[in-house]
Amino acid sequence: MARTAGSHSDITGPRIRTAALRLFAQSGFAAVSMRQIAGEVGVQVGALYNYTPDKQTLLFALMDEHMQSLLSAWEEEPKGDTPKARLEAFARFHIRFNLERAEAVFISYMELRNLTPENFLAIEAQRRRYETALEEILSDGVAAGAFTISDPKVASLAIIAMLTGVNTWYRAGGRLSLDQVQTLYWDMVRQMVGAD
Amino acid sequence: MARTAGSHSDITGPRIRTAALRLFAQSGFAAVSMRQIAGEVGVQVGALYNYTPDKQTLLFALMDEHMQSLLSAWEEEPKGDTPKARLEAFARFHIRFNLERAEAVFISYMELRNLTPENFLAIEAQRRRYETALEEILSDGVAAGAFTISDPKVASLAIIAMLTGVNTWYRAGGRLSLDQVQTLYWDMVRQMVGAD
DNA sequence: CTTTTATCTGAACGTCTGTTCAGATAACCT
DNA sequence: AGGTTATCTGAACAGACGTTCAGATAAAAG
Repeated sequence: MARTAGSHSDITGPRIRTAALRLFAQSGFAAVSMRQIAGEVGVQVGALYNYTPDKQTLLFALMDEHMQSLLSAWEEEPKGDTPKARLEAFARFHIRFNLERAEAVFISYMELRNLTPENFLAIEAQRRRYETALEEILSDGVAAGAFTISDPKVASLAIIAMLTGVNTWYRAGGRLSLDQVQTLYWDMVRQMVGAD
Repeated sequence: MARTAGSHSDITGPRIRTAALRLFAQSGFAAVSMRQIAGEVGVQVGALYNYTPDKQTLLFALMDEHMQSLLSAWEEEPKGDTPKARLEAFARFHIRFNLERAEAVFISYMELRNLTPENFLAIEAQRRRYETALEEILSDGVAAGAFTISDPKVASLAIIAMLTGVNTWYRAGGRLSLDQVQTLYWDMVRQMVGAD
């Protein structure tokens, strides 16, 4: 047999990425076989290699796609005009965006060690750009006398770790709504940086 | 050939656990083979099965050992007599202990999905005990009027995520000493909970 | 309608996987 | 010194792994 009815690269391509994302997040990159991914898509293994040169590149593509959409989504996010407003926007954005893409967030953090050195550097550079965006908000706030923090660099890492932690426990339909969680965390961040 | 000169279970056992810890942390549970572990110890694969019934149990043993030593180390840690003092002790303890055992911390978080359901529950229960210890400090502080936080449960998760995040960037010999990092984070936690 | 091209199958490849076990030998016990 | 036991080797098992590729066929192009 050969090409199947209704086979299209613009359909199979996304389905492969979706299946890989789900499986990698669930079981880990190394524990997922190409045959499993193919099975989820409903295709034979060999077909995957029309869409990726190898397994490792497939992983990188997922991470890269995620980091790029994170960065561009933040750039398009409406920002406040004071450091405090910008910090609130960042906190709320980070929680919402990460909860919407929990699988990609999980993978982009957990599977870094499965990247080749150059691919690792590419992802890390994007992550640093995002961290720097927060660090600049904090530095601006300190310069303007709005925040009282002694080390904006460390504070930015602390805030991001704290906000990303929501992903480990939040479940839709639980005790708290997304908006309640965002408000709770913004309150904590606000107090932490000493904003009024 | 057979038993080698100087072979002892009280030597090989710990060496297997140490090697497994290092390799699992470096490459991930699924990516590490029993032969790799054996090679690191300087022994043939079959010998490992004198020390663990299977690979999965070896992983669980490492995690369980880590969680138990975390819990008992915290119990033996000198506590303050006020909520604020106890919170400071917790923050400093958490950072120090986690940095001292970075590999075990990493594994105990990353490899949860490679555990069998019952082993997963066992580790999760220990983690929850630890989280509850912090939550109680926060609740006590709120009751005593020392802290201003609206949700101690969420705040405990936020603080732990924030403190654990130190492991992702701190390197001994870098810009900041351990003590400086502990002080920086304690300042942030203190402001976050609204302690004076 | 015919030709070209994109897409997929099915089978194969060499290698690696976790685990088992009979046999060998060092270490311990009496 | 001799017997027992704990520890390790070396080989084997069946199955899974990532990747390749010739051949088949649906879809697109002319």
